[in-house]
Amino acid sequence: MPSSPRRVTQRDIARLAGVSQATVSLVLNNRSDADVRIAPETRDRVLRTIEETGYAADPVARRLAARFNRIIGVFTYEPAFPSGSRDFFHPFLLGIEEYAERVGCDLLLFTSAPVVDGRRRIFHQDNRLRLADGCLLLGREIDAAELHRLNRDGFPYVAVGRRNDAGGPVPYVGADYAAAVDALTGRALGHGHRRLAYLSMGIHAESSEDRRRGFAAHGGAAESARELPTAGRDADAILDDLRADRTTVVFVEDFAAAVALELAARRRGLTVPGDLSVVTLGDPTVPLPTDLTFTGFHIPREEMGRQAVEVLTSVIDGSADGVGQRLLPCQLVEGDTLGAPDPAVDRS
Amino acid sequence: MPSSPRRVTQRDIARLAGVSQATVSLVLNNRSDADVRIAPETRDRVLRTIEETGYAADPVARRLAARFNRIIGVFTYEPAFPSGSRDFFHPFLLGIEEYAERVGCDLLLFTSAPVVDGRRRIFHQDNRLRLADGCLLLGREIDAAELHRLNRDGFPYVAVGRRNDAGGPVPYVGADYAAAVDALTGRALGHGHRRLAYLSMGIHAESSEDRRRGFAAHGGAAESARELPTAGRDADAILDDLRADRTTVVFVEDFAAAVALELAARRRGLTVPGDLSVVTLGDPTVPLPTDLTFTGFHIPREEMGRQAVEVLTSVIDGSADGVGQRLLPCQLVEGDTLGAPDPAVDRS
DNA sequence: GAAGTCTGATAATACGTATTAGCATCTATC
DNA sequence: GATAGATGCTAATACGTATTATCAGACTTC
Repeated sequence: MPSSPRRVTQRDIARLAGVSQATVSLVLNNRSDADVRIAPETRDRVLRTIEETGYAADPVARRLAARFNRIIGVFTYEPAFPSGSRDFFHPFLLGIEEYAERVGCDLLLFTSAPVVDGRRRIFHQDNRLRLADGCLLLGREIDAAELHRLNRDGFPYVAVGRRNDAGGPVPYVGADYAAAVDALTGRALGHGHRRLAYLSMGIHAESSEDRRRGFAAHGGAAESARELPTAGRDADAILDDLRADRTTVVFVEDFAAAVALELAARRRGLTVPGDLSVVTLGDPTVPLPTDLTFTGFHIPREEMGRQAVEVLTSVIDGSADGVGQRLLPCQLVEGDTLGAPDPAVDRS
Repeated sequence: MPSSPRRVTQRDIARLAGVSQATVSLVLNNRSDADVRIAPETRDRVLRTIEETGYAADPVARRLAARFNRIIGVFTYEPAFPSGSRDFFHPFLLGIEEYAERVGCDLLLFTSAPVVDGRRRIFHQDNRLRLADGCLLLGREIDAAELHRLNRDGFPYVAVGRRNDAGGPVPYVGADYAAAVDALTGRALGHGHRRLAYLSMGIHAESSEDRRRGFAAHGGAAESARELPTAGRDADAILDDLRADRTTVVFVEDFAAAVALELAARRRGLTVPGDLSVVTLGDPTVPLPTDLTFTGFHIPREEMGRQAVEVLTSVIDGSADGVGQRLLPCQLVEGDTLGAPDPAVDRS
């Protein structure tokens, strides 16, 4: 316990200026309603005293008395360490930070949230959620039960990334994966590909769901469009599988898997995109050493962060129109890994 | 204003469980002092009610009543945008985040601090410093006046990076630049260098001061050890200067300046370290594309972040021994840019 | 059976700010 | 000169929790 010399309070100011604490508060908040009047000389005296003492309002007390704090909570579901996805989430935070700065809000990072069963929990004994006016939720998979509870409690929040309803619509700022994957699939078909495959990460998140939806949209035009999991299989086994099926283009959820696949192909003397086109569906979660530019798309992460703050502030001050759901377009990357299929293989 | 359905309070719990609010508080805090006793069945009843209602203590009220919050403020002096030094500060934040998570603290990023005269200010109308139990200060140059005020107010803080006294000793976790530069200077002398130069960034920060001190330590052994500024001069002009003076090794504060210098030398047909040795004195602030590994040192940024939190928590709970000042060793990088001086030039 | 001890709870209050109802005092009105 | 209205401020209270002093009752002790 630091024996802090008790901080200066409004009461101290009041005593020094010879007024009441209420007057100090009124002066501080610049109140000038019809039924609140402070004589200019009184106001000056109070302000002068404040100046002299270096008084600053206690934000805690202010928050308790009023209702707002201008603090935005940030909850990251992935445990920060030793997860390798830090680099993936950093851009979101940059966007969040930038917009928070613009609107004059502070950010509260809930680093104290304990990890239970491999994931963080918002709600736990002694959670500090309510210190913030509202919060942002980051993470690949967000517990639906916790979203339910946030909805039930009426606590303002916005998810970064689209989320399914959870006891009501969930406000979010997401990336339009479906549209992006749809566009890429269309492009592949345009190149003449007819045998498509989709390599999934095998997670149940909405982000994966949306990508698969985008992939499935063109199902009719393809001769074959199957989905196979990455999990637990090495790139060579997957490559065998693809070749056996005469697949000419593969859409890969996990960037790292695409890199591994290309490497495996190259080792086998196959060329990308000559023998196999590879399309990535997002950004890498870890820095990957590859000299290739993969065809795919970028997730507008910073912009998502910015807009998430924007939506959250509108939810907090009640000015939100509708539920507050936004999907931002992804930026397509031309890249070098999508080409026309090898005619010899394509004729089947 | 969100018409939040009034949150559940201790009073509600008390009413439901048929006890007083004080009892609820006592149960929640697991108080079991000699003069506070709660019957097991009462305790259970209260806990059950808490469970059922999903009650969570309001951290704001808790903070107002008690003194601690388990929130660590983080104040970054460099304005986040559009400064190019984000990448430099990121590792500090990673370390801070990691340790905060370990000790169960949340982090409050003071993104709301306004920028006045090109730098951020901690103290401004309506500052929220006191929401945190203490704070960490990050930035190349920290305003001494604000340190004074923190000291005067007795507000717990720790600077990341060594700081000179400001109305009292300043608690810090810094990097031992002096020792690192000293070691590198010694190494250069060992290689036979006698004509040394120091390229400074021309800032008055302690970090620069310490490096120069390390450089000056070996002054006697050198034939020439002069200091010249980088600011406003292009690499070619600097190179001219160095050559004119028959300098054989140059110590460069700013990593980017070292990269530029080496490039200028190469364009002129000179080799590094053949014709000129270049030693860097820290990490780059922006990603720099160079295939060279410069001789120099790394700043233990993550570790500084971690230890800063450690020191701050000990300052907050009063268990700090002494002022709380730590200097961590820098990690020397062997690199390829320090060699023996060209004998033809060296003989003078 | 009066005094002391132990047990289990509560009433009261503090923390610092914001808000509202209301109290004096002064000025205009007829 | 009584009433009404405007002016300038304060007293009281709320916000939700933590702490402390105190109290009622049961149980010992001699």
